[in-house]
Amino acid sequence: MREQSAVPLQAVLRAMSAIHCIHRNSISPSRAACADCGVLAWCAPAGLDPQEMDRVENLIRHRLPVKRNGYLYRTGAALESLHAIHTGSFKTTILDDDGREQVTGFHMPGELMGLDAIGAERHMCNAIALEDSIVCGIPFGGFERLVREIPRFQKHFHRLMSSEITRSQEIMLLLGSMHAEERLAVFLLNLSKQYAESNCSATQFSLRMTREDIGSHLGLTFETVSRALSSLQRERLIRVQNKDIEIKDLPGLKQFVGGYDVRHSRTKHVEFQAA
Amino acid sequence: MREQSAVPLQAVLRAMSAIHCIHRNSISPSRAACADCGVLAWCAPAGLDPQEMDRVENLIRHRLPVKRNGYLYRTGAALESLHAIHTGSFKTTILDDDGREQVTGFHMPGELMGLDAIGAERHMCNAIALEDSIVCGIPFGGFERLVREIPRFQKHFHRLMSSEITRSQEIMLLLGSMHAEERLAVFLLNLSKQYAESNCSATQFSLRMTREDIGSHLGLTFETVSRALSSLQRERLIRVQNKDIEIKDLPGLKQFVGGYDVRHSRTKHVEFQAA
DNA sequence: CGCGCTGTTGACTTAACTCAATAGTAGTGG
DNA sequence: CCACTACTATTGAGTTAAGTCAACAGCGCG
Repeated sequence: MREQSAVPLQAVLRAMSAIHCIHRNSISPSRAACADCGVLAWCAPAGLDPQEMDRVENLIRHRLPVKRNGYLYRTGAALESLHAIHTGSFKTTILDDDGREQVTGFHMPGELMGLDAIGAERHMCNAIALEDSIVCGIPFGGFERLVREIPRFQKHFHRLMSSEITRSQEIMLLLGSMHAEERLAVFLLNLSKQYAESNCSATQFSLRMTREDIGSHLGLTFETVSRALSSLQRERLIRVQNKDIEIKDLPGLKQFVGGYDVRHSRTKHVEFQAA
Repeated sequence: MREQSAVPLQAVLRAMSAIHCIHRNSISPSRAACADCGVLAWCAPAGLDPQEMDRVENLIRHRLPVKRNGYLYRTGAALESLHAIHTGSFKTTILDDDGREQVTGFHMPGELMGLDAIGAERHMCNAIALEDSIVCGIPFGGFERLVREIPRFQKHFHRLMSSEITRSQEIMLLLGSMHAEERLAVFLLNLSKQYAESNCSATQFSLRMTREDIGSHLGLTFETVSRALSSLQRERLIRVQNKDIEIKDLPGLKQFVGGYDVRHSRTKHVEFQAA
């Protein structure tokens, strides 16, 4: 009922994305150093000493631009560097033998990409820029050495790898047991959380990817994505206008995800007993 | 047409599972050391020197039994040890806030479980034995030290973590874009490969988990699992009798997975260009 | 031996897919 | 700057794969 006047949402979001709200400190593009960079979540294991920080900085190839729709790397390519996203966003996709393609994730500033390549030292997915973006490259050899020599760095790195596993498993749960609208709701809530962590609005943001990308990621067709979004809007949980999203009822949206019937939990298990 | 006589398959499989074909060397349960253990895939980074191997051995708590349906660990429990499966098998499940449960994986001898717990130092899933099993515990603190101090060990560990990510992503692809029968086919092919790697038959084996577990893992109901198996049998690709599976046409099964129409790949992308 | 659990199969329902028409956007080049 | 074309998104109608509910069979454990 209480609709904001028709124009502002779109305009506000346009403006927000223009100033790239992710940056806490303003950036001087000329000097390219981590200290200037608002996005050091990945390389800031809560306090390296200045000397260690220096080693990290010297390793990094700062500020590589990637154009929209450009590949940062391709499946099968040898792993040379890990990449931290500085500005912009990416999707990662896998393409299996028989041509099936799936978006495995969307990646935002501060994230480290390429972890899945470490096993085979070969990328297992494509990374494609959703918009003109800037990344920092971290040569893997040097990276591994730092991991070995700086315990705090090791811990941090292991944490990253592990949470990557956890994240995938959450997606598995989504794909395996949620309805279309729930999947969309979870997807939006995840985005919301990510934006919040980047000091952006948790309730108003603009999608960087197409409905088709979303569908591919959530295991749905793009028509179903579109319908589900419309439906969530009809239920007054969100407001959609093309790429622009406003979450109108955050608690409601969360409840919507949780509020379905449990499938079947007639499992009964025995406690762990050693020896 | 050329059916084997009705009885043998089941009997053969029974026998095979009885002698636990995984073990290349016979085991003397009294002496519990890695050298005696056929299953050191996880801890054998292709040649540690004897001294290093000693450090590993001293760390490990050998041969802990877990009863069928027993929990090895639970979601939320603090990470104390990683666990390598010595004999038996496990499923891991996640349970989200609203009670949805999903089997995230099945785990066989030689596998290292608990990697997803490293991020939060807290288990993110339940591990439940599918049959009476034996595991080895590796206290995480000591493990981290070894990882830091033995480069080959580090490499190996990173490889494991990374392939865990890759594995999850393959499941995502399965859940996101395959039909019920294809999912089952992939599932069986994966099992087949695992068994082959354990020097077991790649074409005859016995499922350790229920249809419901399989369904939960593949995002299907157990009825659909049952129907899909029957259907694959009707197409003469496999033979099913309760828990016992025979793959009658391995190439055919592989082709079956690949042989579907590609969904939509009208993507066109720009090459990566630095600077 | 009988009760539980596990698996199979059938009939019906439904959520999501497919196909198709149309509209709105954004990027390009004249 | 506008017009043109591509792409992207929405919506409807009809189809289908998988879910649900239910009956029943087999096996296995206590």
